Amino acid sequence: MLSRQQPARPREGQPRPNDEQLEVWRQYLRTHAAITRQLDAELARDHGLGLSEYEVLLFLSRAPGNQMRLIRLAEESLVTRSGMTRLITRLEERGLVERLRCPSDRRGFNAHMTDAGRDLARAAGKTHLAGVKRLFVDPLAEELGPLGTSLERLPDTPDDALPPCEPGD
Amino acid sequence: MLSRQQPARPREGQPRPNDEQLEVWRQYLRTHAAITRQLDAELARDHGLGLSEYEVLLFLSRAPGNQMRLIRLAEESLVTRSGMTRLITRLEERGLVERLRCPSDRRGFNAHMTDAGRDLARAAGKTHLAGVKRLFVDPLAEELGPLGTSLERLPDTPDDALPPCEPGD
DNA sequence: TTTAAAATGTTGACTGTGCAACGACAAGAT
DNA sequence: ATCTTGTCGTTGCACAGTCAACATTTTAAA
Repeated sequence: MLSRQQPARPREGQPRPNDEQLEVWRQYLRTHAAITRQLDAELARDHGLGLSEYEVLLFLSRAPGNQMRLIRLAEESLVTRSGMTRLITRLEERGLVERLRCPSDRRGFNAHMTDAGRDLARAAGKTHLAGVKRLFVDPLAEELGPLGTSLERLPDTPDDALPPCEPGD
Repeated sequence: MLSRQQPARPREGQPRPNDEQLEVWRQYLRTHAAITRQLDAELARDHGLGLSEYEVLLFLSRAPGNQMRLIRLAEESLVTRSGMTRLITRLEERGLVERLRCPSDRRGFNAHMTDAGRDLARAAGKTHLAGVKRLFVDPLAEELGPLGTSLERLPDTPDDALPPCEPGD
């Protein structure tokens, strides 16, 4: 495709993207904003959940015993510890999760998803996954796979020090 | 991983992405969070600017007369009108922009970038563009072009893809 | 004209988040 | 044992952002 570059521009010493590259970057930003806003709005309207809250419920629904340490939830999702404290508090006030003191470490808590939480997670998952499909998967169609491959080259976690989720606890 | 015993119904009756598709989606979310956080942190540390504020300065530096209506800035960037009001106020308090009454429409204001704003925008642009290149353009390398093509298929402006509750549910 | 409707920008109340400091607890060293 | 260091979760503060309501002005309709 791009067999020849501009003959006049050296590749190094110029740490700026060119206009085309910048346009891809801006497209990346715009699509992300558009899609997440829409998904968030649908989730909020239909189930009163934000994207982060839904993601926590999703993690809990996959965790053994439907519970997970707050610190781990914070690491796996995209919020900090303090954000997770408040998020769990919100969910607790709605009866969707409860804090259980961790027996092996008196400092910590497990967030345990209640039955009501599980029901809501399931219902919200329907809404959310349909939205992901409609706004992301379907438009990309067969380009989804290559896109995924490309995205794997990008920086992932901020600190990049995420040991895999060990169920042994 | 996934056994494909059946001819994989891509029908509309099953509005859920499969696990692979979902993983691409999650990768999309994670990379976005990681990159924008890093860029935002660099911009904030070196120039005291957030990503949205930088973007506004960028728009103004391209606009004729270095000024633009607030409503248009809000439309083009990713914040609401009220958000833009407060953003412009912040920039105005730092002497980077000023509000000019629009002569043809007494309701509106133009945000006009001052010389100081222009200098800061230029300096911040250096930092920012270097970050975009380092975190986005360079890792993608020759896959940037195809990625851009794929991204163009996704919903773009927030107003673009808003059929809230569509048939078939 | 008068009147109604829409657009622009601002403000108030609120949400969600991060950072830094803190108390409680755990793990290791002495 | 005690002391030190580190970790987990919480909280105070600050900040950026949204939504709803509003005054002002423009546009369209009667």
